[in-house]
Amino acid sequence: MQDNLTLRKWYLIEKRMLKDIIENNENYQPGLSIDCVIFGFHDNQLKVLLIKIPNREMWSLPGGFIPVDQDIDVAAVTVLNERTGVEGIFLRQFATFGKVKRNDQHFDKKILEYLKIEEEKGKWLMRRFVTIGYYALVDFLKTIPKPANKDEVIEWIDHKEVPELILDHKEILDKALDTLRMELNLMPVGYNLLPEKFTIPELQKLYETILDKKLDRRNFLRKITNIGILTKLDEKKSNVAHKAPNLYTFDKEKYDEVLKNGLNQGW
Amino acid sequence: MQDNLTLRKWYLIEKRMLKDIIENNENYQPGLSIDCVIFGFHDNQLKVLLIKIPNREMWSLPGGFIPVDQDIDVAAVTVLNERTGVEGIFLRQFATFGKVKRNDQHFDKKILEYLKIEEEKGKWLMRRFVTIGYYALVDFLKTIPKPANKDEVIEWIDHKEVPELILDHKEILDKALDTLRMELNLMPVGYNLLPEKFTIPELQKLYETILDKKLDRRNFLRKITNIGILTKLDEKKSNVAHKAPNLYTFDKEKYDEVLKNGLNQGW
DNA sequence: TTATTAATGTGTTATTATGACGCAATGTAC
DNA sequence: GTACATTGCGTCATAATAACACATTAATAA
Repeated sequence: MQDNLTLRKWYLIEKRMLKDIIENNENYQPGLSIDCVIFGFHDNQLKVLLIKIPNREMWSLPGGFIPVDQDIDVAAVTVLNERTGVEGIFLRQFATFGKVKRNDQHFDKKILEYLKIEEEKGKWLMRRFVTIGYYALVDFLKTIPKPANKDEVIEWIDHKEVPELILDHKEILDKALDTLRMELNLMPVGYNLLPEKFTIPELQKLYETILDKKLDRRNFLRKITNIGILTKLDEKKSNVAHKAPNLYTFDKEKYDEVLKNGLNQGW
Repeated sequence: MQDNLTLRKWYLIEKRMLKDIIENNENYQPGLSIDCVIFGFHDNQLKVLLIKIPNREMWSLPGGFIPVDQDIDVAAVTVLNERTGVEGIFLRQFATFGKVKRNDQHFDKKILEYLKIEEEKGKWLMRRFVTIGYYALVDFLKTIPKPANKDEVIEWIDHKEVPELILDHKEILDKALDTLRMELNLMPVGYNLLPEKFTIPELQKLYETILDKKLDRRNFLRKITNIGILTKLDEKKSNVAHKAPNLYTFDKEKYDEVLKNGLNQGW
């Protein structure tokens, strides 16, 4: 357990970069970090992009620090790109986490020794950190994570089988999923999570997976088509068991319009 | 204009306290602040609690800094209490603002001289700040703001007549209102904003004011009563022009239940 | 080859929610 | 009393929702 504490915020960043940041810490916002929750969808599973801490059984969200001359929204994109190679996606800020307890106060000198950083400079990392959470929905197939170095392991992990995460990352992930579930009622979802051509049952599985509940096939079809964001193709999915389902695409123009105006305005 | 820049983050806090914080800045989270958007309702107007910068025509949201040993949610409550005397209210975090441009980089030495703070220590305030936004709905009549000292002016201001605010506070206020409008579709609102006993037209005015649009009287009544959070009293409002409207109270138990479960779950 | 099976596609019905109104009742001002 | 603004209660057509029936399709097992 002490070993886990030892690592503290090391997870945040690749070793070489971490050393660099600590030694030039005047260029970064102190005590403030960013963590990203990246959702993908594959094999009827909602996946989350996680980074494994070298040689440990602990995983973490991809995160990093904020250059003093970068907007936080920009920094979030930068951070994600540096950690995972993922680029060009829209990150949405959903919450900021700032419990005192989320920081354990036992950052070990061993790490600083290992990184050959003098204690004075290492203090930068030892202080209390507040973290800003961002999430995104990405195309699983187009998003191939690239580890920053050979020691790092980045993987898509089924959100139902997420292993133990460091610090409060589980809480951050859960909050991101809660936010996503809320958004589902306010805007269409799927454009980034499904391939170009998809079937209604696939789209329904996505909704069911996110909401973690079963929906009625027929009612779902009616509701989703009534939104007017789908284009039915004259093409069926091939190589499937049973009846071949029809293929659809999103009508991007209408999709964006609904994204902008929202689904149901309530009052 | 230069004069406004001069003030920079002074607004955040009362003069004596500011000096105290700067001189003991190791006890505060650097580069991170909290700003509160406090909504009240009175005279059919949505009011916002604002603080006037001494001798200036610039106003600001009540804000402050985060002690390193306080959770941010706790710090928000503390900050609000210190600035306004308001206590015991539920603050909801809604967004974090971190554009680089939100900080002007011209904090003037004059302020530091005025506060008799050495330049080295004053640098703490000169760095880039990210701010976490919180908002709350409070009972206008029970919430009487108390300035921290005689130089400070704190006032309830109609949100339609908000004057120029410092930095990006207008943006923060707008975002808070947007969030409130969203929440209106997800949960009941009014418990903290209306007096113990109120009329349906009053409640409707509240909704109309927040949403900034007219609602149909009759449909509103039906919809709001169907939620099941209102108790009709055997009592009418007195001293009113025209027909005396009936009085209602919130059924707190059911209100809280709906708060917890949400209004309409969509899918 | 045919029957079976497990999906998909399409439709029906009852119920409920919504939006747009009509009209009587009430209390104040004149 | 009369005019008037506002409240209380109700109607009606339409839309949205939930629950369910049945035909269609394509792979597979007999």
